[in-house]
Amino acid sequence: MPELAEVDYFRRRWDPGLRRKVAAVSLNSKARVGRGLDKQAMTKALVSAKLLESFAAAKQMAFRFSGGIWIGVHLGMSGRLECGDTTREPTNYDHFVLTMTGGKQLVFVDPRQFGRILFWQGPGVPPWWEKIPPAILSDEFTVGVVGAFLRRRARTSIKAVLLMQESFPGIGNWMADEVLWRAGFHPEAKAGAFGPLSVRKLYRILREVCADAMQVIGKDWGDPPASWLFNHRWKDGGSCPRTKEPLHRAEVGGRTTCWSPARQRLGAERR
DNA sequence: ATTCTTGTTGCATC
DNA sequence: AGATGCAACAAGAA
Repeated sequence: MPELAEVDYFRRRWDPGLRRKVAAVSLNSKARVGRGLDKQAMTKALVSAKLLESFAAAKQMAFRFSGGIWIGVHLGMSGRLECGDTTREPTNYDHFVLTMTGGKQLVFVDPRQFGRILFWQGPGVPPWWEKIPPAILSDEFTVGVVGAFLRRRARTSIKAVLLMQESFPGIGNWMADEVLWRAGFHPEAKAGAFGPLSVRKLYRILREVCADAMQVIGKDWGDPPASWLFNHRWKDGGSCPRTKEPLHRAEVGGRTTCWSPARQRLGAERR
């Protein structure tokens, strides 16, 4: 589920733990979300550490604790962060629980376990955090960068290319479809076919969708307006909010993709 | 019962 | 070497 804005929303679910110390750590040792973790070292380091601040970038979160301790969270497909007190009813998928002083519990829940917990202790910033590419809404994300990447992935569908985190950090299935729908490009258009005008348009709409998502969803999981594709894409028999023509669904780039054939035609990307 | 899923990775192949 | 495509991971929902 979680893409750019949802990730930032979930990051803030743990805000009640800020400036509190970790009283106890509970990590389901068999859970896949902890693969590759030095669980003992992590638990040992975390106890008594104070949660100082948190960050979200792309689909990742980082929580910084005193002592140069960092916990990274990737929510995968079905992960979420919750906060509760000692009366909270546990779920079957509470893989990682930090009990803070005062009884607040910070919980990572993930039924499908495509998500992941990372741990790092040391000076500076964890390597896995540093290597996240510049945000789409940052100054470093330029038209030139987008154009170069589209040329590099020339023979791949634009839909699949938009899902590549190395260049479009935070974009997931619904955001990719939203971008292509707003921009009027067919999801199966080859990335290499995009002309200069189209690259610029794609770039502009990418930033627009990211900004809109942060505004509407990132804030408090608000429902996007009916004018977005978002609310129509999974409905059988759904229709395009702009043309009122039927939406079409098919697998593109290995993912279910929804588009409006009336306004997303192959060839429009050549300009 | 069957098929679907808002993600990533590792591997085979081109 | 670099690009490309796809199965695999797991479990709830429809």
